[in-house]
Amino acid sequence: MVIRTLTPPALPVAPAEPPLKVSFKAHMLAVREDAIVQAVNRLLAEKGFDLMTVDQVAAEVGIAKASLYKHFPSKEDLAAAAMVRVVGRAQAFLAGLPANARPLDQLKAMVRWMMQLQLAGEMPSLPHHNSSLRTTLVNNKAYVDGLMQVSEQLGGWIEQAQQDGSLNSSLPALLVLYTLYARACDPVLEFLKASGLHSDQELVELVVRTCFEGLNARPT
Amino acid sequence: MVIRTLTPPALPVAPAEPPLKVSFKAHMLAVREDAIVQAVNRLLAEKGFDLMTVDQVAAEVGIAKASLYKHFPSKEDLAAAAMVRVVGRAQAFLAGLPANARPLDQLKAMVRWMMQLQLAGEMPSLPHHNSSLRTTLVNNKAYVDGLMQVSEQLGGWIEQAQQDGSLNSSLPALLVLYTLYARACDPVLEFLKASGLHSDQELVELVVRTCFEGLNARPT
DNA sequence: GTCTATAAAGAGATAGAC
DNA sequence: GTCTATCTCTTTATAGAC
Repeated sequence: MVIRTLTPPALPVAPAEPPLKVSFKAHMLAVREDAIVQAVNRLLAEKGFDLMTVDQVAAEVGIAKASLYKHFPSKEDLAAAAMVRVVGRAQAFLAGLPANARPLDQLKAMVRWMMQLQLAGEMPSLPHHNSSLRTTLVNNKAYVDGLMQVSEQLGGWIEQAQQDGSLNSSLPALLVLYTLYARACDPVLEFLKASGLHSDQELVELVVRTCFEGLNARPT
Repeated sequence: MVIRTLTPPALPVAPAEPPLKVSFKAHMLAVREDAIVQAVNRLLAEKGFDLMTVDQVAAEVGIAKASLYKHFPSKEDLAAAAMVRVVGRAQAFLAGLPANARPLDQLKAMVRWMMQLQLAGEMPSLPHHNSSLRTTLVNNKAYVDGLMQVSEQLGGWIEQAQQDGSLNSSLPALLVLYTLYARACDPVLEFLKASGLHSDQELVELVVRTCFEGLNARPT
């Protein structure tokens, strides 16, 4: 599809930990930064970018705000780091999927994973409109590369599923991809969760069904 | 369904203009306030609540910021007024639909209308997380009542469509309703529009199809 | 009701000591 | 690298004249 410019990738996932010889100091720094990014991730999921303050991040990590700025140069870069982390988790999840499953099932598994992440309060939510944030993101190579790799993987499955007849082949592949991505921030999840009528698991299955089968009655 | 506590309403739409005898001054005030709300509506669609500033609203209307606060007590109330306006337009649209159409087609028409509003840059977007804004909205009787009436109308059509076999009757009606509402802020529209591959009309039809028919291939 | 001018508070970012 | 204290700017909201 459009996004993939090369051949389908073998999905080598970058190791989360650096090589062998790391000094104790460097290790502590990595641990500290991971704690920061984790806090940012949680706060972004809870409040969104605009309502999250750097003071809150510092308080949650338990360090001074000025110390944060020694690690990350701006609030936007904090958010970008959280997005890099999420994309990395997505890559790890994809890498752990059974390689011999049907493409359609791979796609459904990915959608389920994204929705479970949202329900667990671990899916960062960024505003669509903030342009300085967008600039920071598109300039972040780790984020762009990671997202591209995920998109290439999903795009390959989409094309395969359209060829094997399990996905509607009259839909543009890009529409399918975006429709799947949109499940990561689907407001239906939180609204329906607020109704208290369904468990998280039921919710995920219901939304997966509406996404793939639609609202119409199936012809029998 | 859950939302409807009374019998299906006859959908009397409140007239936009007050009765007959209005003083010239009151008329001018109404016109001015309508200009304000219209500007807020546009800015909310373009930037979202958090990035919209009251100064921008004042500049767009062409009056001083302090004058705005003579009409509306807070930024949240400005946004609420814009939402009331949109709900009113939705009610007017619903009232203008042919009464004898199939319930499923009524629902599709409503979804199309919401998406066209978004593509036209006239659908205000509010953050899910802002609690002071939520408080202002739920305390706004015009907004709550209007939204309730729209929901009752749609809910009635959903139940009818499930009974006549055109909507999947194994899906909770509330899930269907929220899934339709979610089309009003569907990020797929803007992302796919940015690709430049489709006209607005094609885009709307594609998303309506994925919403009702799903991504799966239909059994032939 | 509209204006100019300003208050008041919040939040991103930094200075400088240790 | 971490801290306390502070700067600076933006933004909401208001005071007070007309």
